[in-house]
Amino acid sequence: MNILETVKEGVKNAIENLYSEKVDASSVILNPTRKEFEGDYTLVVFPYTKIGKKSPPQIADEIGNYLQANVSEISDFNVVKGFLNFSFNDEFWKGFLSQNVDNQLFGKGELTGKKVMVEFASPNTNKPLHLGHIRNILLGWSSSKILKAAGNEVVNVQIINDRGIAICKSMLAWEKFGEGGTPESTGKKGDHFVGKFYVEFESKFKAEYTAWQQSEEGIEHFLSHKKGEQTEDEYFKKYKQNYFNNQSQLGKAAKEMLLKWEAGDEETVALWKKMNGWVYDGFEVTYDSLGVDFDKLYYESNTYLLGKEMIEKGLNDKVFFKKEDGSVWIDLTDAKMDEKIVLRSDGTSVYITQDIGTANLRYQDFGVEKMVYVVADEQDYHFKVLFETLKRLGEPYATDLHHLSYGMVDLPTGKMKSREGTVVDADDLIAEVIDEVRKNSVERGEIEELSTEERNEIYRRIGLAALKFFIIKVGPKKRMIFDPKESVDLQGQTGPYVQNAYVRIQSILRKAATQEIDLSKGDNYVKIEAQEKELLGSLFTYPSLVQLAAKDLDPSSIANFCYNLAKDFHKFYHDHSILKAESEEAMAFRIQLSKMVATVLASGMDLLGIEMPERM
RNA sequence: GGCUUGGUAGCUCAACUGGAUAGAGUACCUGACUACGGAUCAGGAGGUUGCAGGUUCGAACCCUGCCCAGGUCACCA
Repeated sequence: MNILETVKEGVKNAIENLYSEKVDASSVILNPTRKEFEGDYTLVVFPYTKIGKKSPPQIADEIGNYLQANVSEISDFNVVKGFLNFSFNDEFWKGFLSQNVDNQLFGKGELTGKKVMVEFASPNTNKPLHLGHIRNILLGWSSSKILKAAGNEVVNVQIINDRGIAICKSMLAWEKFGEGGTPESTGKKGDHFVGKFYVEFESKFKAEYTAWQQSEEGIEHFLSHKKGEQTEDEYFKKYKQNYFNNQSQLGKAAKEMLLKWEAGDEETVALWKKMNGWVYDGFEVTYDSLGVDFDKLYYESNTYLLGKEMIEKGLNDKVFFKKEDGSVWIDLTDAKMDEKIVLRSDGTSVYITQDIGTANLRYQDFGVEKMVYVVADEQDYHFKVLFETLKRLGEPYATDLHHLSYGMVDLPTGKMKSREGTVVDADDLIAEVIDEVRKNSVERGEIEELSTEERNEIYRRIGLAALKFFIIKVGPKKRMIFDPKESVDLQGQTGPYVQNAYVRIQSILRKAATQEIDLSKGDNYVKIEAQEKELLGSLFTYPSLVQLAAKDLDPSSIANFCYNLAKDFHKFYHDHSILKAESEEAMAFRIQLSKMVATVLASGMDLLGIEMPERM
């Protein structure tokens, strides 16, 4: 049994013995003692004042005495107001360390036998990945790692939006202005190459629209359609979509292309395949540099017709109802949502139809019992509706559906807008942060004797650590402001700071390996010091933190843990000598302690998708 | 307007899910190595946790009302 369980059981027994009242051991709450007080864990006794009918300090004292007498690991306690702080003895902590120091699986949960799917990334194929995708990908990837560490079997998937009007715009622009160029012939990365044509289409469309606005026809249109005091700018901004759909030559051409694609026109489909292929090649490079991969890709071109049969079945089961015009709806008003259409009056699918079908398909493919969708918070309502609908359809996985909703990424200058060219490109950003590390490292001159290849690998790891940590340390739900200048910071609360703690330890361990040191002497170390205890206490909480992070789908808690552990180590390292410790026992103990800190740091950072360098 | 998410030091973020004197980083001052790596450590200054009530031994956290910001309320995806 876990020591904390033992203590809780002890508290339960104490209350039974002292006050003849029954409490549930699982209801007992223990918190790590705050740094400014003496002790390892704290029991807040206020909840028991009613049961004990005595003052809080009296009760704390009585429970403390009982625990000290009956739980052998507890060596000491003190009472501050209603707070009972108790300490475990050194034997317990030394045992904890020696048992786990070489356990590479420390922190990993027992296998649950549960299969979980995580969907993330899910880009459109008309333009390259940007900063928003990076947040999505990092959240998805680390959630997946955390779920796996918590003992689940995990399947990573994404759904690629490879169809629709957007890609047709790129295709059309390439046909018109591409002059037969390819990524190879131009030396451009595939997704950027295709994205360029998307932008070109948009700018040509804008030119066409502006010209129309200034034409006699446009002016007349404005005068006869404007509402009230509406200015030209306001009116034409709103009318843009209408113009695209009904009047634009370019819009007409793009829509014709979409119709041809839907009809399966050979030439169109071939072009579509070719251009999407370029994009996928480009995406692959970006995923690779971020260090992520997927078990299966779903394509909307294959799934967009799914779900209709389930609507039929749901109609029979009265989950859905049909309106007079033939459209099919679900009524969620009793769940405080609205009615929602699931099938158009002409019998075709809408967005949610496809998602219903895809969820079912994934269940058939993998038998997953739990699904996590990593999607921006603008789709919160959509997923509420989707999950409720799947529940009512009686889908077997419907009780364990989660939307990992995250806030948008803003720049210090405001929102990212592709139209205004303020989007931060993923590939550029990665290259930039690595380059910054390179410059910094050259100045430092610490690793110049290594080969170019080795150095580049180190730069890559540090740069990505800086970028990833910077993004992951913020709680997912929070809308975050991304300052490119701060993202390349290598000091303070950063990925490289954590890496540096690890590197320092590796350096010590390398040096220690050249000496003959009897590590077993650490067991005879006499008095564990406060800072050592703090490190042990943090290490001790790691496994439960992994479980909590998995339950809450919150990688930021792991990032903050890693930072705090690294911080405690840096301080310990500064204040205590390890290889020149005052005794052989102290040296052996501290080497073991440092080693375990390094292992846990590497493990925690791995859950964030961050690799550790051995030197830096 | 309904629903929803957020509002904490100048700035970027924490706070173990209701616990002790609300913590870090950054920016600004000041200090610390003839080394187990200074990508480090220590100190100073910086707060009415958006506002007002309430609940209780105790509230940044729960309840009510209001203010500010984002999102969403399509037979778009």
